[in-house]
Amino acid sequence: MREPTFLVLTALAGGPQHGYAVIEDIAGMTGGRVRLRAGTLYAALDRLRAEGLIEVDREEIVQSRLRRYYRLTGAGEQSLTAETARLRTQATIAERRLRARRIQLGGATT
Amino acid sequence: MREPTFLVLTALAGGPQHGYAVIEDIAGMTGGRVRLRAGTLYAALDRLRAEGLIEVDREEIVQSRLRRYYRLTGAGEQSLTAETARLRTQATIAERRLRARRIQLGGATT
DNA sequence: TTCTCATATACCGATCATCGGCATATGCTG
DNA sequence: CAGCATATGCCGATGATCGGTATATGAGAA
Repeated sequence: MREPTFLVLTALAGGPQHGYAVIEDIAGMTGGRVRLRAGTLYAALDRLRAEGLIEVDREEIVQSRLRRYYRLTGAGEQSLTAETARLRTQATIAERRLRARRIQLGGATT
Repeated sequence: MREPTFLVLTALAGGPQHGYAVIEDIAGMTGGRVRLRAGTLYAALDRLRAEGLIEVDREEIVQSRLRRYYRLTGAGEQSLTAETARLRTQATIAERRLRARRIQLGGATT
């Protein structure tokens, strides 16, 4: 799973949101580092829906503009949980090696 | 950064290794889940070298077979450190949301 | 009024990392 | 001698993401 996809699932884990709100949520979540392109977001939404990880929650018309809300499915929650565990495991392995390396090499840089 | 790339850097954080050893190391590290294809590995090695994140450490001939060892550069170490922090941060955010969600929804599944 | 920006969804071509397969070569083991 | 592990490397296909564009409305600025 790529980063944008993971972030979309994370955004929806907090509760149903419509597309544009997901973009904003992710931007906030990442301190502005990640601002998904519309193409990326809606393609991801379609794909995740086809995979059964998210589904349409409801549709609203606000100021004559459509808002389509999405929510995480059970499968989506499981998938996000597994992916999160994977991220944490890999971070831990990398940190252990980096720490060991610093002890070995000291402050030396190539 | 994609997962295979991250894992290559992690492998080299433990010390210089040649390509094939990196594949084995990553397979072990991920409990067999990730076994990089040769094409992926050598392409990644070339790319990371071009980006200055790794460099050739030395070359050996073992049983008339070439072994090219790679090592992490200072830039590579920095990059891996930053990426690891990012992973950890995102895992934390996702976990917080998943936890809050479980409290909200209880055991309900869609 | 008119322009720009934020909101909101959606499509499109281009890019590029990865996948999967193949080629090549050697040495060990059954 | 066949098959497997070791070892590097190329190649075409796939697919997620990027960047841009289109469409539409309302709000606020010029």
